[in-house]
Amino acid sequence: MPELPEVQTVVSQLARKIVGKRFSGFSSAWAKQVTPLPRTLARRIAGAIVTGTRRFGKHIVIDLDNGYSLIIHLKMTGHLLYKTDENRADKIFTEDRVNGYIHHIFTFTDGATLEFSDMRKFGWVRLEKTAAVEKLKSIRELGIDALSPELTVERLRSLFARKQARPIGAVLLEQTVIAGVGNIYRSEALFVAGVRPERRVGSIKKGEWSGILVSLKRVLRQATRLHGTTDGDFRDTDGLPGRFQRTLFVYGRAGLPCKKCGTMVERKRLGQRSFFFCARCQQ
DNA sequence: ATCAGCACCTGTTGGC
DNA sequence: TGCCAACAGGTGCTGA
Repeated sequence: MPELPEVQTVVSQLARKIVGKRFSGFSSAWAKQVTPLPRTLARRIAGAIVTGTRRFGKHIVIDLDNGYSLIIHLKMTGHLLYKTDENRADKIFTEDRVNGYIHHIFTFTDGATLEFSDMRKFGWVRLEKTAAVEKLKSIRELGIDALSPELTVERLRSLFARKQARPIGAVLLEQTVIAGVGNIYRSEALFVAGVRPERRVGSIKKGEWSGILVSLKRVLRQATRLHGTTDGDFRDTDGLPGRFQRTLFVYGRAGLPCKKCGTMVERKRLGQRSFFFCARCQQ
């Protein structure tokens, strides 16, 4: 679920909620996806104060004042819920789908908790020396961030140049080329750009690249403002759903009329993932 | 070097 | 209604 807009929503909210707070501990009921072992992790963060939060692609980083940083990946169904003594019992946190799968709990000295829930158990938590964060393989190998000002049309074209034979929709998912785009926003961005996802990179005309870039950035920025897309699972740190789902043009809308031209939206697959498009609006 | 395909989990949906 | 296969927003590894 969580792609750039959803992860950025969590990172921004955490910046407001936990910077300046002191961790008191950590406990886990699913140690498989935690590095180092939970007891060691707990010992290393206890007493440390949060100094900031960052995003690398779809990775969440929480920096501490003791030289360590937490790195968290939500994968498909992960959530980070921030609860205080005041709101812990609120209705928003009672939903089984989100609250029924809490595997890890970070505790703060003021009684607040940061709780990691993940139905499918794909998400993970790591503690690394802050200096080692950007050396972590999955972060080191990330391409340029999709919302980076340095991602220009020229840069985009040169990055895609060695992928001539591949479908553009498949390359957009590659985190090593452009970081942050997932299955929802590749479909949306290519709809807005009027380009079919199966198109080979080599067939994209010179003039189409700027449309693709502008569309991608616009879709990601708007989705971030609306706290992402909730098509089932995603919730922000307050347990609230995103609001971009109402704005989706094609994702998840197979068989429904295109919002621009009324033609039925279609669904196909690239590899193992589905994508959605309008055969009339996209060439 | 690249890339398709499957594996990692659990829940939901759609077809028969 | 019941069962089972297919599928779900992300990556990491394997082997061609």
